[in-house]
Amino acid sequence: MQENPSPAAPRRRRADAQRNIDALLEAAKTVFAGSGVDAPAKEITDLAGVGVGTLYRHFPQRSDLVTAVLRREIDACAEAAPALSAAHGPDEALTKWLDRYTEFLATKHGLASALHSDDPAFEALRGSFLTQLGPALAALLDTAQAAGEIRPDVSAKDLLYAIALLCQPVPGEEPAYNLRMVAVLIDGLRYRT
Amino acid sequence: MQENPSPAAPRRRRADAQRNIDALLEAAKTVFAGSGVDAPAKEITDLAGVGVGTLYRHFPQRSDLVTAVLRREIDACAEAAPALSAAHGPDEALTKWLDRYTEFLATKHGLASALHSDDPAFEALRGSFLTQLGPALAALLDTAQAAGEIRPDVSAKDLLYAIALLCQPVPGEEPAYNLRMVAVLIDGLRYRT
DNA sequence: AACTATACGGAAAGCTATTCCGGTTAAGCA
DNA sequence: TGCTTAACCGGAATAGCTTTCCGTATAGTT
Repeated sequence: MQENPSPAAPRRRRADAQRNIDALLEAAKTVFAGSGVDAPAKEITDLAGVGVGTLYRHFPQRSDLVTAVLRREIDACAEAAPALSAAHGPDEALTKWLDRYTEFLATKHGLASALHSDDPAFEALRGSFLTQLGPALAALLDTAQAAGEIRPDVSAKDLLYAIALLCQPVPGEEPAYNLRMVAVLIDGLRYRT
Repeated sequence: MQENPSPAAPRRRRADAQRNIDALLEAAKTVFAGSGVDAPAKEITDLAGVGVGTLYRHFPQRSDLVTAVLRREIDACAEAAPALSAAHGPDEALTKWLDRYTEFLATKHGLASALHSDDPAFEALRGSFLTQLGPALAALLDTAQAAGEIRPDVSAKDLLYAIALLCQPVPGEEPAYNLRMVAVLIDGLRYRT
């Protein structure tokens, strides 16, 4: 992440800085879960016990924080694909993975909205989704499509975005609502006569 | 939309006020189309040529403006249902109406997002959708479900919201994308073996 | 122990939304 | 017409956030 083109030795990151970064990530994870990714920055810095300047030093853009908090979970989601593919038939593997992806999104209050924000700061988050989850889903999808069980005119990217849209919380509805609607969409993927 | 020809005890609305209201609605319609319903208030008041105070006097809540701008179109959408029902079979009538609803949403930049905002100010907008469009869709849906062509475990409200979610613009994707995904969802509504 | 690149915290600046109010004007009436 | 008055207007003031800036503090190095 850092370069060393100058003759001077590249100093290591200070320990206090690392502590604050950890505290911020931890606090952000908690706050995001409770108040969504649009929560006021101060709420996060207060919880982490640092000043706002510290937050912006380490995470100049809000999307940087969001991405950092989610990276592990995104990775875990992507890595679940091969196992499912090996353990189940094409259609079932795909369905199970989409279920997992759906659950991941549905529990992240406001994540789905941020993903579709027109704020260029979140471009990085979208890119992250595409590069990490895209290939994982594409593999499952190709297999299922090749097996003739899933319509061929829908791409991995299409699905990734569409499910993210459907996972946005609707006031007055439980998360179960979103899960049900995603299930309907997935049913729409299957071939019919 | 205005003009109460029966002047009763209370004073009539002043002509300049009416002019400003019309100008604001016209400006809001334009701005909403170009910058979405979240556009800065000042953009609207500047276009309308009035002060911000004037906007807030007539439309205390942002949702009041949005609702006023859309009322005609919402009504028109709801009123299209009976004709479709009379002219086509249950499944086709439902599909055609959903297509119309989808197109309506897809062309309104940011409307769908506002609809799912957790801001209580938009509660009125949601209510408006439900009371105007809900019955129209419910009639079509009931008929199609009774005919056994559409799964019975999805309600009119479910669909109204789900399609609104899918109609949110995705950065980097054309509106045609949203239309395609809605089509997949609708396919998911049909009975399968 | 001294030195200095890093990092810290919070004040300041910049934006928007929303409220408030002194001045203005259209409507009603003689 | 001209007067009276309630309705209305514009924009200044207020409020809540985000983001930048900078003087001070300190970890890591020598």
